[in-house]
Amino acid sequence: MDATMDAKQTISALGALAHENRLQLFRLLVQRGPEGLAAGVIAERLGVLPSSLSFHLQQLVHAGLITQKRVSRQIIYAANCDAMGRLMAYLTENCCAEASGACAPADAAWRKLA
Amino acid sequence: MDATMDAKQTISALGALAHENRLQLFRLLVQRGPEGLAAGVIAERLGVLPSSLSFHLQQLVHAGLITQKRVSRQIIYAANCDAMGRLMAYLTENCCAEASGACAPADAAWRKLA
DNA sequence: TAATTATTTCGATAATCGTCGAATTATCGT
DNA sequence: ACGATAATTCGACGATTATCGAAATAATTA
Repeated sequence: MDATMDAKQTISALGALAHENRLQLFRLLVQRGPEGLAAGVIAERLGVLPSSLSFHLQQLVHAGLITQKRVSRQIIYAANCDAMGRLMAYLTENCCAEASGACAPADAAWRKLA
Repeated sequence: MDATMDAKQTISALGALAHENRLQLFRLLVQRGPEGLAAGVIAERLGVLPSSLSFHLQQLVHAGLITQKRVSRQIIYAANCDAMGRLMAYLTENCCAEASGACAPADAAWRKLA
């Protein structure tokens, strides 16, 4: 159990989100909530070929940002909010000036959540 | 003046951070604060060849995450905390479940800052 | 079992990314 | 002006990424 994210995982997550289709895809799943969406529905919404979508889905799964489960014929994908939260925490703690005060307010706000 | 970040800028910023050397580099500049660091010092700290570092620096500059200014012979780079803050805001607002409540606490905390 | 639906995997291809060393630009000191 | 220092730009190369269509896998229905 790793409650915190290391640099490698962070890079993996950032890379997974750093693509037009995948960012849109992740946003879609976040909007949708825990119920998730079937791959086919996602492909249609994004206007991407199924085989291409599969590629992008795997990137997000591998980065831990989304989960997959089979339900009869379909495979349902859902956003993993915990992973996203850990990513945000890493960025806040490591990339938002703890010592100097530039990003301190944001940092302080995040700390309150823990 | 765009106080908010659109998807394209977000992808650019995410991609810029999604690399071992660049994430480390950005963290280094954030730690360093407004004073910034010269390219040569950064190259030495990261153990990267100057020409390779230049490549990575340009990615971060292009994404707006760092700034550069020439001071005599050296070029000083510094983290742009505003840009990082906008990236965090975009992610919080678009990738952290506004409607459904999964990531709502984090979202609420961020809203208070605005 | 055979046909259908939902999705992934594979193979080929084009495009982008990252690294290196050599050449180039800019600035400073003498 | 000349040599030294600091950094970037360029060109080549290998590695990774993204896309597409065809084939394969899994589950349902007739």
